Amino acid sequence: MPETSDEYQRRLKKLQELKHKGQDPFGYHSYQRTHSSRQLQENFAELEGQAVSVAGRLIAMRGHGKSTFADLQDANGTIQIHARVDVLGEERYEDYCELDLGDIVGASGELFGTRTGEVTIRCEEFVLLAKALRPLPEKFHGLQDPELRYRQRYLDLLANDEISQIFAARSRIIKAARDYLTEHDFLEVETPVLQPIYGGAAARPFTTHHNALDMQLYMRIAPELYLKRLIIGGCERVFEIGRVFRNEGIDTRHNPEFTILEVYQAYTDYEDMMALTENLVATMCQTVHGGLTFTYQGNEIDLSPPWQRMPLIEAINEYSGVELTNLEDTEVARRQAIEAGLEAERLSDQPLGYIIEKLCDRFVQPNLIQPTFITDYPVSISPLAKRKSDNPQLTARFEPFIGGEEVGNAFSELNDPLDQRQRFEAQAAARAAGDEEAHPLDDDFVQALEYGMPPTGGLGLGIDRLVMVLTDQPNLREVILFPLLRPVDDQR
RNA sequence: GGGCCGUUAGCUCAGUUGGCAGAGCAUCGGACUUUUAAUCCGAGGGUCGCAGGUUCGAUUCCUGCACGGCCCA
Repeated sequence: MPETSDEYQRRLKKLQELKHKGQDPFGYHSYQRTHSSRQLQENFAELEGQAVSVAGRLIAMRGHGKSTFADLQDANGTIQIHARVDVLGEERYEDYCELDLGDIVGASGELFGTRTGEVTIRCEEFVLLAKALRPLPEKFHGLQDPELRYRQRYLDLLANDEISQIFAARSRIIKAARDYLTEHDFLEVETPVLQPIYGGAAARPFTTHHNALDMQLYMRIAPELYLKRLIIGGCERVFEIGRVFRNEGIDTRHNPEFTILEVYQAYTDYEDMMALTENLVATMCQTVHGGLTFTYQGNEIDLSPPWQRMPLIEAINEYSGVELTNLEDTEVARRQAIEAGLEAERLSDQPLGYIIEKLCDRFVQPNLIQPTFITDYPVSISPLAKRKSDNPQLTARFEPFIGGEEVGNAFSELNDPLDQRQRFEAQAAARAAGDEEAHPLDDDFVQALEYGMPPTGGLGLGIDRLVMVLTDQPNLREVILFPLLRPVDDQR
């Protein structure tokens, strides 16, 4: 709404008149509340007849001449306020009637129940704690426009009750994971977000610059390489929950910054990480659903362990019919993928690993509704994972899928510094061939490995994706408070 | 990157086969001392996303652009 609108100007005038009268609503620094609206609603039997005070946003007014009902909204609910001219007096009652929807108000008085049973405060005193100059979205339909919901999330939270429930669930899910890990003797750590060399995932980074050191820095795409340095340092069990940044497209499953949980445990392998994944996700689910079953986009999902396991090559064979027997013959794989239905032009000049990932994305992933570990990814697309002892072309790696969504990545960590260097060199070659997501060589990390890293299992979980699945949201933006959108000028 | 769809009052949405722009809520004025999507009477509020084109006339048709949504890649 433009500031020239009648409504804005009318409210601005009210504010100025209040200031003239020495009642600047923005002059208050605090307000003493005795109860929240929820406490009043839940404990009415004990509190009836007591003097109470509340504060919140005025979201509805129903005037009846010499008395007025209003609804005040605070963090966890609403409470009705009843103002009467014979209680407040003529002057204060008129002031009360001048309040606008959206104003932040403190009110106090005796708690009573109306004849319809509504818990209500008889308004004996009230104070305007902040003036709302702009009107709120309509109360009945809420705020529907997805663009406005994301751009002005505060209005979404005010107008749509269920939104705050999603973010409360998100908070509980993260707390559940953190509690589980700390109770199992994992050390929570924080590693650099600004990194001179990025790594730990196949992604393009955001680049920035440090002025004093006059050096290029990258926003991390993963904390992995630092957490493994801590394993080398003897920490044995570490985890980090933090934001990572990937300079790629935005869609229903991707936001340029998202929250990752990474866990590393010395003397374990990827099978131990499967068990840890089952336990962690079960704990998260318990805190939201009170059990291990829930619905995601119409599908009943059961997280009871053990989850199904399926080697990637077998899964591709089962769901696409493509039989990848020779993991070195890219041409055969490309021809088979095209026959299976992948677009030929997308696969030309692409390495085998890319073709395998596309086959999985297209044919396998949509079928993985019940929790499933896809295992044994090729070495070429797993530069930080340990080779399988029985097949050096494959790695001891898995990705967990739930509800058709990829929610993580884990493996037995590669701890052979000589092999790691070769893998980095293969990545450098891929980069030279045009793969912008290939890992840069991290000499410092290889040097760390040369001091000896115990065999270690590592796990990364995408928190946003998990929250999306566990709260039955169809879109990642529904579980990120402020998703990235293009800025827009005020023309609209 | 491609396809489809959307953008009309503060919000939620109608609508115009091209001819003065509509509703509900919100707002303003009036009535009303137990309402709760309060009710009743009356009123105001619009660059119809932006820019071009076609036309006597465009919010409507065409083109481009912006932002967003869904699907595909």
